[in-house]
Amino acid sequence: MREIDASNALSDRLRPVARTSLSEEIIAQIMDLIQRNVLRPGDRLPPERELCKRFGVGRSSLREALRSLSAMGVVEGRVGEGTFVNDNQQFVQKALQWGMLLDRKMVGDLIETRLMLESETAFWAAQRGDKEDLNHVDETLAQMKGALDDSSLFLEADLRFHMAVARATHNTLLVSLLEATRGYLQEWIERSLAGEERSEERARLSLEQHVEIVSALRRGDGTAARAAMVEHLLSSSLDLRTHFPEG
Amino acid sequence: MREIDASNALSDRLRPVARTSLSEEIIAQIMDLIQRNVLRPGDRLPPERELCKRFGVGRSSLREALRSLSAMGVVEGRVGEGTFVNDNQQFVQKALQWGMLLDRKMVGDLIETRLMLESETAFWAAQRGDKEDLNHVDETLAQMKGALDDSSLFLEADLRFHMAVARATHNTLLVSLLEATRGYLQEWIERSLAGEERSEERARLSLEQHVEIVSALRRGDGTAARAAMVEHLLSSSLDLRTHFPEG
DNA sequence: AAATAGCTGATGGTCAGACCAATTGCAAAT
DNA sequence: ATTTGCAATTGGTCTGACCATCAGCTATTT
Repeated sequence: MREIDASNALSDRLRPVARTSLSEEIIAQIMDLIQRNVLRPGDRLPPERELCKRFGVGRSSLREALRSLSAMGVVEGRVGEGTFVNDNQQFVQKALQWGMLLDRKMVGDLIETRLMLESETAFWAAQRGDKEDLNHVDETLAQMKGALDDSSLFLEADLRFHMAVARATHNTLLVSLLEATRGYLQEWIERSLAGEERSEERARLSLEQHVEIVSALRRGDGTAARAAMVEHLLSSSLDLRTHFPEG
Repeated sequence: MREIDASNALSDRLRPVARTSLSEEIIAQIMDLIQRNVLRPGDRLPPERELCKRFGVGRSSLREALRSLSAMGVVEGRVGEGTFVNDNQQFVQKALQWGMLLDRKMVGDLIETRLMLESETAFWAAQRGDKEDLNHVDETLAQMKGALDDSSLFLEADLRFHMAVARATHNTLLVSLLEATRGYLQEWIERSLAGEERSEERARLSLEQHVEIVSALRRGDGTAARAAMVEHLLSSSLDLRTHFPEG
């Protein structure tokens, strides 16, 4: 009898057959529907019991699929109402959120990675941002100016500023990554800076730096925008490190 | 009778009660165990039927939790064997994988984002990489040299090179992100370059560029490393774009 | 007429028990 | 010593049931 062993060339072509579970199949199908815009954000899925018939599976398998999608933030189930497709696709967010929970050291890595991403973000925003994008950035700048005396509000506007810049790159992945990182850091930043003296002074300095960034963006000067962003991030992270000596 | 309406100060303190499902509770608990290193990668969880008793829940709830963790890549169930904690924490990978499935445009964004990340990666690898890290990089370089005539093998070694550089930064988040992006692009790159003429010539050029990067890393010259990496990535992505005109 | 209370059906969340298929480990047979 | 075959374990799936919640309708009260 002809044997098939490791030395046989055939064995290299013998890949393990794809043994995908029912739930994974269902996940893929629903994902596909969302991708092709058949299911749009806010839409309600058919009731579970009906989906069971349509997919030809038991309720367990279907629910395991829906639960997975729910854990990833794709859909959301509401008792008595139904299951709905979420508006914001927050995969990356969710993933980082869980990952962060797993690995505390990641906070340091996060700050560092954000610096990398945001500096280049500024560059591309200057290159690609259109008038509307820049107007949005300006709006957030105005919000910051109006919140100089409220550090919490100021930080929120600050966050919106950076997000507006990210959106100006027209790179959705970048936006997701920054939302994830900054969103996670936000709470921690707020706590670190609470009850801080000279908060208004610091806000004023921060505002100046943001103005500098916007100016570079308006000129379409990517290099200057990047430099201004780096300076801003370094200065503010330095501010944070004084509260978090282990960095 | 005293009413409670919107104008009552009390109403501000009435927050919606947290209604977390059983599976989410279980997910959080297992995540916590992994985070605290009680459950280590490769470990086998107790059988489902036993976990049910321990958690005091039905099997549905438990399985929905495990399925979610499985979809996120935290654990992996094998019929007849058990459920195991995955070695590599591939949250980001999985997330991007799903996200990519949702948004085809993301491929372009991915290439762009990778450029941002990898250029800075080279910089930090030069700054922080120790001797051992650089030796690993050298190993992959040798593998590339030995695979000049096999484009598939060459690409694999190429991937390992970039990962080794990433690990030299000692930033785990960065490693995850690059693994996710590059891993996803790999298959597509391979397809694009298959049956290409002058593949050996291109490999030789690519190798030169990699040598340049290593040289800068060895000198600890972050700026030069970044520059070399950018040149390499731009040149190779240009190569790709000829196969993918819509970029 | 308007506001309120109560009912009903639909729906997601959970449970219990059953069966299937894959895997492992051991014992029997060769 | 190797192979074969059986039994137990385990994840995967199905079914039917019950609960809590919510939306919408109806009947009651004001």
